[in-house]
Parts: sequence; C-alpha cells; structure tokens
Amino acid sequence: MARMSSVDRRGEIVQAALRVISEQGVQGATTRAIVAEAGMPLASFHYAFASRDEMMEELIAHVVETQSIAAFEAIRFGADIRSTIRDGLQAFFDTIVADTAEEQVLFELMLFAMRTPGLESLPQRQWAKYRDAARQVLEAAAESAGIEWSVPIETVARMLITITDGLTLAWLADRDLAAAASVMDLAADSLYALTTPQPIKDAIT
Amino acid sequence: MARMSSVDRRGEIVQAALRVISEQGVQGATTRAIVAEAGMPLASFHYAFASRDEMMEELIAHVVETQSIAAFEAIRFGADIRSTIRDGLQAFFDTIVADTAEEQVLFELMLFAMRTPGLESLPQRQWAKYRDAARQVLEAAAESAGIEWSVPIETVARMLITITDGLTLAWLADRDLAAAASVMDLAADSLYALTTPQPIKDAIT
DNA sequence: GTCTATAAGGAGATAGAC
DNA sequence: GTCTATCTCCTTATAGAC
Repeated sequence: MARMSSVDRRGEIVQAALRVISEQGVQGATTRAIVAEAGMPLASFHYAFASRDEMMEELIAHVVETQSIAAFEAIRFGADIRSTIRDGLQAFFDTIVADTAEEQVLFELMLFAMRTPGLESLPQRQWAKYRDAARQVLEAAAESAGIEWSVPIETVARMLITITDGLTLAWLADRDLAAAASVMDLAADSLYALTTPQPIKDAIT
Repeated sequence: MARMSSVDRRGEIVQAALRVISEQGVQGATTRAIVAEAGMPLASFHYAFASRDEMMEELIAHVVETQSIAAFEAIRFGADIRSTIRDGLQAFFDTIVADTAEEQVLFELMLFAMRTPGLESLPQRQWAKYRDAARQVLEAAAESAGIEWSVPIETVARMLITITDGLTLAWLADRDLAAAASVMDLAADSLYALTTPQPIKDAIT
C-alpha cells in the first residue's frame, strides 16, 4: 500500500473508525483500534488528523452528510394508498432489521454529538434531513395515488419520522418482528386517515 | 460523615454516578469523577464494588427497576376521551422537557447496556415496563371515559410507546416545542380513532 | 474499616530515525 | 513522507499504613 493522498487517508481512517464503532461502540473507537482496523501504523492517524476529536468531528459530519434514509428508497408505489403506506413502512422496517448494527451506531453517534462541544447542532440537522426525506416520500406517494394530505405535509412528515424513530428504538430494544408489524398496521391506518381523495373539490353535503 | 453500611455506600455511589453521567455522559463516569461527586476517597469505591463494571451493572439494574414513566402519573382524566388523550400526551411531553437531561441519560444507558456483556437483555425489560405503564394508563383512560379500545390494548400500548419514543427523540434532537405539539395533535386523533363508545352493543345498521 | 500512596496498563499524542 | 519508539497523562485497581 504505497502512499496515498491526505484526503484518501482521512477517508480510509473514517471508514475504519465506522467499522470499529459498529462492532465495539463509540467507546471502543480508540486511535489504536482504528489504525489496526485500517492496517496502518499509529502515527499515520495523527499525520492525517490533528486529534481524535477532529476525526470524530469529520466522521459525524460525514455521516450526517451522506446518510439518507435508505429505507425510503426501497418503497414501491401502488394505486391503493393505504397499502402503499403499509408497504412503505414495511420496506423501511426491513431495512432497519437488515442494518440493525448500523442503525444503532447512528443513535450512538447522535448522543455522542450532543455531548461534544461544537457538535451539539448536528443531531438537529440530522433530524431535519430525516423530515425532508419523509416529506419527499409522502409527496411522491400522494402524487402516485392521486390523493392529498389533509394537514400540512411537514406535519405529516414529522408524524412519520416520529413513528419510524419509535419503531426503530423498540426494535433495538426487543427485536420483536410481530409487534412491529402490529404497530405498522395501526400507523398505516393513522396516516391513511390523513389523506383525502384528490383536490379539495369533494365537499360533504 | 461517619461509617455507613455497605448497602448505603453502594447506593450513594450509584446516585453520584447518575449525577456524573447526567452532566458528562457515560464516558465521563470514571471512578475518580464518581467518588469526587460523592465526596469520598477513591478506595471507598472498590471497597463497595469489586469493579466499575459491577457498579454500572447495579446502576442500570437500579434504573430499570425504579424508573417508571413518571410522565404518565401527571395525567388527569376527563370525560372527553379525545381531550384526555391529547392532555395526557402533553403531560408526558412536559415531563420530558422538564427532565431532558435525565431522559438523555436513559438513552445513553440503554445503548451502553446493549454493548455490555451480561446487560444486553435489560433494554428489552425496560421497554416491557414502558409498555406495561402505557397499558395501565390506557386502561384507566378507557374506564374513566367509558370507552373501549377497538384493537388489543397491548397493541395500542405499543403504538403509544412508539409515539412517545419518537417524540422524545425528536425533542432531544431539535428542541422544537411547536413541532411536538403538532405531532401530538395528530397522535391524539389517531389514538382516538381506536376507541369505541362503550360495550360492543352499538352496531351499525 | 478507612484512606494514602502506588502499581499496572491503556489512552492520545509526538520526537526523531529512516 | 512514513513509521518505530516513547512520552505523558489518566484510568482501574490494590497494597499496606493507620
């Protein structure tokens, strides 16, 4: 492994750190563990980064920057809006189940950021990105099914993120697939209740 | 401070550790920081506990044992079930806002437990206690308002915990009171939709 | 029993050889 | 530029004086 650019080396260290965190948690991500994972001598770490703090800052910024809600990309739209919502929740949840370790890392990093001077605002940005992704998928679902949301879509997006966060936490805690399914059933009904057939041109009476 | 029983000293250390964790996170809860907070010499720590690991184990077990959802105790029941639900959510959320640091500690401890051999099952027990508390408050609300839940109450309880967890996480991330209120409005409607007037003796048609 | 003093090891960071 | 060897500090844990 000949010489590599400083940028490449920083990226390689960050990726190695993410793998270490995934297996051992934030606590276990010592400089020694990281360079061992990356297969480089200890001094290379401080050649690329001034300090471990600086590396963690770049790592979290990288996660916030690149991490979208991959789950939402697995959603397939159909004509039946209620089924689309339910299937969409399932697609989200299946991704969480498949990438449980990664999801746990996200929570650990967000809590770490909250405790770290200079990184306190990153969880806020992260959740804003979540809501943005939720809003986009809700817009796409509405357009696909020919319905409208009866409350501001930002509010529906917040509700959706509330539900997905709650589902994820419960999954991390008790790994109960059937229980998650029953919650998703209720959640799909609740979100479906927020839809109206098409434009506003269908009044009662 | 004269001599105290071993049990008292263990409790005092655990309480001091919780205060340290509240201010500095789990990482900052070193034996030195804890005994400094408790105002005792370092050796007292290992006189009471064989190791820091043992203390953390007792601390988390203590939290799981004693921590109920204090928020649910602030709920006042009224005749209007929808308002009762909405007010109940607000009472929960107000408690979260008032005790944000403590709530953050709970998440940190649960993630810590998941990474600690021997403590992996504690989050599961913790969430089971959450659901139990939710079930009790849902039963009380139904009885008070003279309604029934149209789906199994365990499922409603899971839905409620999903929502409160999601609300709590979002609050920790972005501290947006108004946004939480809008989510609680939707959540109250969703839970209200799961109620039926009284016994099952009111059929349509 | 209680505390001072210290051991033993792991952490981040760096000096200096190559 | 890169890596070995080391420095310094902080951690858990304990030995041994009182």
